[in-house]
Amino acid sequence: MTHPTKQRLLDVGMAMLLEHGYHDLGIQALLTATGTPKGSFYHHFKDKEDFALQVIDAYMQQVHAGLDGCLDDAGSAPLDRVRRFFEMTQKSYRKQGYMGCLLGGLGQELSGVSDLFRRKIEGCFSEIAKRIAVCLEEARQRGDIPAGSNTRGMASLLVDCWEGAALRSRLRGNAAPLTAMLDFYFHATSAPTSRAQSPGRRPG
Amino acid sequence: MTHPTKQRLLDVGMAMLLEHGYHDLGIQALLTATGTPKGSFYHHFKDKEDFALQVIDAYMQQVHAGLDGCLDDAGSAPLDRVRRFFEMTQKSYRKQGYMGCLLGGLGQELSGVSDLFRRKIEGCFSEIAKRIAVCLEEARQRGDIPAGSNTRGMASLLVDCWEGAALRSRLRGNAAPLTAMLDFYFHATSAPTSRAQSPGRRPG
DNA sequence: GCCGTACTAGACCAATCGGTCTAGATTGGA
DNA sequence: TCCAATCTAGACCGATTGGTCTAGTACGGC
Repeated sequence: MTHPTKQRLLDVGMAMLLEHGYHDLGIQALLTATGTPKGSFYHHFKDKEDFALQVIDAYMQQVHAGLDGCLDDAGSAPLDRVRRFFEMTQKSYRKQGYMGCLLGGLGQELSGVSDLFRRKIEGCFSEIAKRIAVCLEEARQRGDIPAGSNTRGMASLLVDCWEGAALRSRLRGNAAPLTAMLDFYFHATSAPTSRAQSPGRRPG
Repeated sequence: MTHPTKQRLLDVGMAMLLEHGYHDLGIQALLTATGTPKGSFYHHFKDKEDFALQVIDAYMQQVHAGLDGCLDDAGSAPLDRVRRFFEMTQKSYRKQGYMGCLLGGLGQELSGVSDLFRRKIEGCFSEIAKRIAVCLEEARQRGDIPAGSNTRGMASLLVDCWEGAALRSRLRGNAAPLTAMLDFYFHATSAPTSRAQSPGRRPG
């Protein structure tokens, strides 16, 4: 259990980082928004960078909780579970007024400027894709997708395209790009007689 | 013909905005990099915002030139022309060391903070998708994709997913996400017997 | 009671930010 | 030749930035 002051900084900071990004978020603004004195902030965090990294960790906790809730449900088909995760994520985007994904936002802003953030965020995407790939692999073994499917690549692709759609939904302020993307992906992926289950069959 | 000093600011500024983003790019850094005195900068640009908007315009000029070169070539199939455009874009990404797309970067960083930039960048994506849709429409009429295809939606989807793949390629520092995305999209889209040519048929 | 640790509180700092201002150099037309 | 417009040059400005520092408070075990 984290200290309530620290938790509040992480919670409010997550929303503010999502809206403002990293460089446009001033420490002072966060302190004002949370009613925290500066001394407390620098007691709980080494510096701004450390703070943002911990916000990302907190964000990933939420993501993993969502993955737990959707992917581990053995009651439905694995492909349905994957789709449900993204539909749930879409709902949470709507609640925030379509501000997109924190990882996408910080990834774009910071990857050119900080190798630390670049690697960190790439690691987050990789984690997510890995968990989805597990589900896809299950689908493959059930025969829901072709036996030769490269499930790891399919999962990565899904995450990537999702992030693109999330950016566009942020720009447009609605969910259309998200739903269109999901429709396309799952249609193409699960089309029973199609040869269109890329990204490619496994080599060999 | 723009003034050489201004042109240089736009050129160097484009590269620096791509790398640093908006808020992390200091005017002074740009002036030092270009050897420009501050007076010149504020002679040619009203302020930093105006500068960035003009950089986006310059970027879009390049994009449209690329679209002209690829999409208008009547010698090859329309779907091939679309794909060639993205492959050409991918090459230009490689030249910059996989820094991704300026529109994606600024879009993520600024859309939560400035409606002006949000609308501007959304307009850019919309422009690009519109031009691609023209080509897709041609493909539809030739029978290369199903007659009921929603070409406008397909074009938008392609742009969105591309942006997501561009972010990921930036995070990973290689082209793999870009090629995987293109393979998947064009495979799914042009699969001749497939029902997987979403995003959906036209209503009615 | 006392003491050490965890935490709050905010004054304070140098550095940097975007932007203004005035002075001077350059240039092209009358 | 002279003037006006364009552009260069950089000193300068107030505001804000991330971060430090010292003082003080709250609370645990002893």
